[in-house]
Amino acid sequence: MATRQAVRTGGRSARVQQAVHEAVRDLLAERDRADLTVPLVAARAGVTPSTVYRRWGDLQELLADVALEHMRPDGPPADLGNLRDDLATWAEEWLEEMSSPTGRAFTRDVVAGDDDGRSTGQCCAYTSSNIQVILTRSAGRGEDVPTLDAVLDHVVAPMTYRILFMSDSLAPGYGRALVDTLLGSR
Amino acid sequence: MATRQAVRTGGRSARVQQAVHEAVRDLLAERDRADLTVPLVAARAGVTPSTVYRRWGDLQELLADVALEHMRPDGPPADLGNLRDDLATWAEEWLEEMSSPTGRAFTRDVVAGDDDGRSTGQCCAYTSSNIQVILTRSAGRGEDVPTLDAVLDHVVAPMTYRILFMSDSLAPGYGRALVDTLLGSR
DNA sequence: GCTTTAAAGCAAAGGATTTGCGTTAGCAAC
DNA sequence: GTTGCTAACGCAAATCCTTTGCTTTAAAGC
Repeated sequence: MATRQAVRTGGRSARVQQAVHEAVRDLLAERDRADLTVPLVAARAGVTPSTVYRRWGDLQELLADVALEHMRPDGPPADLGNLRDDLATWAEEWLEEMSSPTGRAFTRDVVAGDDDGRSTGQCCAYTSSNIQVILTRSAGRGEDVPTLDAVLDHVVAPMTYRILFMSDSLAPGYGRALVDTLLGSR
Repeated sequence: MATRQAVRTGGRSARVQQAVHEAVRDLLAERDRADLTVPLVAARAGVTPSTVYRRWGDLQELLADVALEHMRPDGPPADLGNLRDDLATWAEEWLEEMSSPTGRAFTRDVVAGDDDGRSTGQCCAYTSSNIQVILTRSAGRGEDVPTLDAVLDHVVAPMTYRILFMSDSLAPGYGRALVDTLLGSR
């Protein structure tokens, strides 16, 4: 009797999730985000609105879910042979993606649709995982390596803060400058 | 003929704004934020919902507006006679306010209800203004003073990032530690 | 005062959201 | 592969939120 019922992850559920995510991506590409609604997304996905409401709760949480999808690392960060270049290159690429209007909107969606700290936590975990790869690799070379927290505090946090709160104050080279400050700019 | 019509700032408009803000504050104190709605707020404020919709657009923007109200500086930061203590004290107080569940919710509201960068910009302006007071005062004493940007990048940004993305990783003393790192911790 | 008109009220129309119930189709055990 | 169980979906009615056209009220300037 006490066989705990498994959450269904494959088959129809997976197809619905995929169709809904794709519908959101398509609609975001062709319409203004302000006139996106759950019924609209559902219709595009070939699904009833109530399905979306029951699975995601509301539009914000759905958007947060889709945004997280875009942020998932698609491969290990580039290896340029030394810590400084690895970090700086990663930071510049991250900044390039995240500071575009689309990127900023994703970050906002993750924060806005964050019921219990799950989506922001996952977002941070993706970032941390990339950085940790760089740090571990560097330590393997025998370099002096900052802590993950130091990189989060002094590279990721400033970039994120400026994207969210000072969106017009972002110049190219900012990511590299932050890395130089962290590592000592000699 | 070309007398540009003034926006109405006093009288009834002011009373409505005050009543609506107060209604939001009261309701946030006694109910879960998830079941806050515009009609509910309007009823409490003794106003029709359409008035709220026309002035604020939607609930998110109204919440952002109320959150900003809470963030407005209520006085100049404390003067302890030296830059390090002034900054550290300010940072610790700011962190104490902002890292509470209520404080975090306000920060989220400001980001979520940010149509055009106005509310996040204002939020950042309040913070910057406080910091600038500290820096200017310190420069007047002849101390060596970091730039406003450096304080935003290495003190405010890390605190904000952790509040939004890593809400469980905040220990007391974190604000002071960031200031020590920025100023050199001898 | 008097005029002008921004902002508020009212109410109907249009959508979004919720919810109960029947149906479909994963998953596990046999 | 067949069967039993039930999570997840579809459907539709009911509810509630949101928008909008029009009317009324009351700031602001003369």
